[in-house]
Amino acid sequence: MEIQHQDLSYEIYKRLKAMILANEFEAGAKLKQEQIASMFGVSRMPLHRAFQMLENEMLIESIPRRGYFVTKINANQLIDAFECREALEGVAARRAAQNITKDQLEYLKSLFEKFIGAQEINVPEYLESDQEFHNMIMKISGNQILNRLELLGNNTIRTFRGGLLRPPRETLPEHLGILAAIEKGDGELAEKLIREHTHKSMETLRERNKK
Amino acid sequence: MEIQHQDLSYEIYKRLKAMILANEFEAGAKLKQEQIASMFGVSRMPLHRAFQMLENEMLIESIPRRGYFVTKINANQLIDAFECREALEGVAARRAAQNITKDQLEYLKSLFEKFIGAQEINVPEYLESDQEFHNMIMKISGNQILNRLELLGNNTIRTFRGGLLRPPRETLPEHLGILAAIEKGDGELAEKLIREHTHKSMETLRERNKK
DNA sequence: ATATTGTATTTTGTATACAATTTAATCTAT
DNA sequence: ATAGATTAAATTGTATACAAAATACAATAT
Repeated sequence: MEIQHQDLSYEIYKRLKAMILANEFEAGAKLKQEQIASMFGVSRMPLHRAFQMLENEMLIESIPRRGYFVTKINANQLIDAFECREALEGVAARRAAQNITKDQLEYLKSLFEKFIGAQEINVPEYLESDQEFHNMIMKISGNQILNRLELLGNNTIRTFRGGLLRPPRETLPEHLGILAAIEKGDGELAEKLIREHTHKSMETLRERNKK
Repeated sequence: MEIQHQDLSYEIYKRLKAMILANEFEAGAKLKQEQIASMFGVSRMPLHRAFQMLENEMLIESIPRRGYFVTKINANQLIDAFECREALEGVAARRAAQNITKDQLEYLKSLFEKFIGAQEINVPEYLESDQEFHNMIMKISGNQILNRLELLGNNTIRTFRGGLLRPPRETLPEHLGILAAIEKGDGELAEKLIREHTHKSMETLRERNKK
């Protein structure tokens, strides 16, 4: 399993992506090629591919002959992404209910086990399980197209950088419900539940951004 | 409105995309950089961006240090894309029902007017209206993320290169029903109808590929 | 004949080089 | 001083150049 992607580009892509998601650049900041190149000790050539990967994921924007700029996170865009994700997670959950293996099911269960009946829930820990849960359902669905839509994931990450949208007390039972439906192999129900779940989170996001 | 995209890359991208969708390359064929470059009378540099755009749209695949290869159209992939599209068109139709303007509505109606009550329907003409209808609903939704998911569009194009999945007698009333729901501003119904509509087409595709 | 190794050729990935365009800095006119 | 024009510096896009890797080919051994 020796994927080396384009030798330098992929490494640069990963590093820049991490930096952008960690808000190490100002929103709208220009990524000067020469500067980034010398930062990584390479020429400008391998940057092009890295930049374009980031552009494809909507993390940066290209203005021809002007340069690449870190995209300003826009509330509407996050909502748009959530709306797409709501629908696509429905697709994913339905198929996951059909395809899931014993091991995968165990793994999903393990993500939330420690929080069940807990007096106090560690939020960052829960947040990670939450995101992993949703990502894994996408993976398990086996839909190859779904798993290429990185930009949805990025926008989700950016949303949750502000913390949970809703408290675990509210979402934990929902997660367990979805899981139960998947375990039963009831794709219809799994789809319905995950859509309601993600929809509620989206509504919370929408409310928050109204003020 | 002077978008010049990266000067040469975009032009090359468009030309190559058209060629690929017109099946002018064999499936799995390698796109040798030097060869393509001299074909367009440019160096290999502007190709990189063009290639990557095509890669993002799943029209070609990159294998590092090996090259770029025209992706073999795989039935499962088309079905996966359709499945995503079903869900996303639902999102689009729901929002379109809220956002649509008088002019946009008129335009959508005009697409199918000539086919209503017609004795004989020109299939290529109908096919074009059909695709335009679905694409416009995506646009009208105003969801910016939706409209970046080019790869779904490409896979749809490839599906319909084989002609209509279902006869106009069947799909025309469905299209008109969706349109009516949008006109009423009934997003719920529009979503339900377009999902059923696209789902039926997907099932047809699935059946066809079983044999 | 087939398989395997070593060599030559091709092709990709990256670096450097240069032209075109954009950004900044300077100068002039009101 | 401020606005507009003019020039200088910086930055991007593309071409050429070169090194590393992959493919094709030939030679040897089985």
